[in-house]
Amino acid sequence: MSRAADHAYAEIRSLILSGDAPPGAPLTEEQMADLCGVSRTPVRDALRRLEVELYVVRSDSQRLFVADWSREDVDEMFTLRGMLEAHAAARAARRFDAIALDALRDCNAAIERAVGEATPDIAGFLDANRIFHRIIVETAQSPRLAATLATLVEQPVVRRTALHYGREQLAQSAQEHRELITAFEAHDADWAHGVMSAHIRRAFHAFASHVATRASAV
Amino acid sequence: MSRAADHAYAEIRSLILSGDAPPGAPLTEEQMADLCGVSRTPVRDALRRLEVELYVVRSDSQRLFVADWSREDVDEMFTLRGMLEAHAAARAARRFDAIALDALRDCNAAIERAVGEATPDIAGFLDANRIFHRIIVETAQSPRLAATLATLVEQPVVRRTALHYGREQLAQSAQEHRELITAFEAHDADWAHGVMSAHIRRAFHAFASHVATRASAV
DNA sequence: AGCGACGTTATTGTATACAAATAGCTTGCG
DNA sequence: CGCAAGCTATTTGTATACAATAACGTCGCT
Repeated sequence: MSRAADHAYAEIRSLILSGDAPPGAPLTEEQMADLCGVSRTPVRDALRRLEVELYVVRSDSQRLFVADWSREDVDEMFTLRGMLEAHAAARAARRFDAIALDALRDCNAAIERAVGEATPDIAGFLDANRIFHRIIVETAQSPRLAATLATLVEQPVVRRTALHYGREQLAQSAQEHRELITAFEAHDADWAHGVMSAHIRRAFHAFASHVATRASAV
Repeated sequence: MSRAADHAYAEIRSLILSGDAPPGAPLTEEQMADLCGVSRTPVRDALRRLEVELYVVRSDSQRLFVADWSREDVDEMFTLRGMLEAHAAARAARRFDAIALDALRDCNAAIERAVGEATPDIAGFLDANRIFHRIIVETAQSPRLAATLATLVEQPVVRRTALHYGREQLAQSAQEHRELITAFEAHDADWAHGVMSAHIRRAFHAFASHVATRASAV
């Protein structure tokens, strides 16, 4: 895509993900333009994209703010993601060939490596995990499904979730990935559907209990 | 929203829906700007929105074209819509109150009226049908779900589908709507889920058989 | 002191000019 | 005659200036 608009998108997105622009913070086009060193035009494009992806929300009079997710919002997102990604897994199970399976196994090996180290490499886990899920969605060969899943803001929530994973949760996740691979090897759509559905639900529970812990600690 | 951008959006959208801009036709910003009597800036916004809603597709070098749906694409859209809207119906079943139910019954009365006439009022049916489904999605109280469903391009395909409905298909649709209302009155989420799922699948089959008929006729 | 109208200021919407990139054609070479 | 390289024209990307609109604070009135 375009150079400046992409740069602005990445810049603003990382601003949000890093927490420098906390939920509820106003985002004016001019500030963002100054920050990114480009004019308002590409910034507008970037903000539109971030709006579609629900990183930012628009007030009734067109002002933009960093999105704030309530507990219900997160619940919703994980529910939708679980539904759609389980469907993707089922479709993918019927379509996996040797090449895609190899890629998936490689990716899983990277995940196990990241988790297996003395101090788990969370960033490495996240990257490999994202690729793992992406391979499955791509294998499902359903552009609309892929697009819908992509706009479901997985990233922000997923990151915040796994950032607080303990060793046993990482191991559990890896275990589920292994079972998914087995289901794919067997081309068993129902099996893959069930495992993926449980996989996402477990991630949500890990997130929810983490939030509950923090809430009670405060 | 903004005046000019909204106008451009509506104009280009109707251009696509009417068929004046057939699938595959290139849409240049300048032509659209001339057509709508505004500058390229609001046209860009409008085209971005239409792109998200899959009315237009972007080539690898940023040129935009009217989207063309293959048989698989339509299959995909109906599958996703069925999954999501059945979920919405289940959620809505737990949340329907007297007021929303009344609105739904009123809407259904309008549908029956449109279908019951000597010559079925397809346009009236479509409008009322859209409201019927909208009430359900709104009652589900899930903004993300609503947004996801909205971007699933229901309208173009739905319109083209029902335009060729025969009297018995319209009656069948109305029958399913009545059953949905009964399920909602009983707050039976599973029932609502099943009926809605079947309802969408039936719409898809009607569409698919229509296409098959036309294809064999040609 | 509370409340409302007004003016100021900040922010977004739109238009236009220009730069960059891309596709398509033309021309020259093998 | 086919193909490739380069040029031209078309199209999109970006910057900037200006217009419209909405938020906010101020001043005056009751």
